[in-house]
Amino acid sequence: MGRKRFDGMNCGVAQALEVLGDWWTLLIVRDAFLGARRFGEFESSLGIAKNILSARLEHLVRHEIFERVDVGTSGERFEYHLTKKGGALLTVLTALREWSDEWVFGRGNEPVILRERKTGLRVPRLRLTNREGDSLAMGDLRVEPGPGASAETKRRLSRR
Amino acid sequence: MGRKRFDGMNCGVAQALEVLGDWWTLLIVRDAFLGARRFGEFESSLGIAKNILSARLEHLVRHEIFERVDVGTSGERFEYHLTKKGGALLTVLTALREWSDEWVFGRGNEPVILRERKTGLRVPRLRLTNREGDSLAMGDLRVEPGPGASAETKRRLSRR
DNA sequence: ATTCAATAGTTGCGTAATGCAACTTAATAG
DNA sequence: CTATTAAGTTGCATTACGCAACTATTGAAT
Repeated sequence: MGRKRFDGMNCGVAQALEVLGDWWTLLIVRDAFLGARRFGEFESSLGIAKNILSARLEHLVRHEIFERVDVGTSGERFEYHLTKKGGALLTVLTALREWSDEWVFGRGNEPVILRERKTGLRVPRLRLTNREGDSLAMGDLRVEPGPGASAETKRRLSRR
Repeated sequence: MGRKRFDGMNCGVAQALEVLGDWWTLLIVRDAFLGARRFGEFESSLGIAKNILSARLEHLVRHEIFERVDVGTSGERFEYHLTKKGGALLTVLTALREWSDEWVFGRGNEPVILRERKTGLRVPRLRLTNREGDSLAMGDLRVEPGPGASAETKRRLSRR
């Protein structure tokens, strides 16, 4: 897609956006989590243009978020199934939804809620914690270069 | 911003994208978490065009992710400070980064790692869990309409 | 006080992506 | 074996994005 991309950027956020950053993309993935598999399901559920949907699905298949599965009985007819890599985006979607629930809709106005099937209990919010389970905010954290840090990343982080 | 937006969509993911979905936006927020405050800091750190940066900051201020603070000694000179609402995006950024760390870079190739300042220990990954702390995947969950569900949301969810 | 350079933008224009509508092709259903 | 649905593709108009050049203050140096 289009503008300057974040190609080689040595940053997890940038890399995730490389895959997910286009319009519609995360909503397509969300619909997949809610059970959509067919081209037409995504199309009618989102009201997205066919050509855009086509491009996005192709992109997501290329990045192994979806697998394109032929389910035709006497020829080809496709479904798009979330891969493990795609399924791992549940955390991302949940973080986005929970942020909106709190800061856009406001508590008590959540459009949807999640329950554990087994117990029927609501799923607790995602929290960044230490090993003891205490919540952590940015001020509690130190950011340092990891094993895959580029020279640039190291320079950036040491500059502070 | 442009195309058809997700305006009234009764969905947390869509609402979050309404605010964060544009190119650069989340990277600007990421830089803010890493300490950037001035227009020029964002500009040089990201290599973003000034007009785009200008538009994004304006958008983010309007949505109360940033506060535009005059720090001039004898006139105006601005800084962009994360609000509480903006600070709450740490979870979103973390989810994106952790997803990339695992599925794009691969474990052991993380560009950056987070440690708790106090203890120096690495911050555990975000996990969707039940109250006992057991990890939950999509299959373990039930999605149902919440208190703020629109008629459409209810219909959608019951259709399954 | 006056000049100089940096900061924080705005404006204009070309390019690239988006969205709509019409068209295409293949595959089940009846 | 015909009709309808599914799954796209193509063409065109519109809109956003990105670069580069320009502008207006501000803080620093002389």
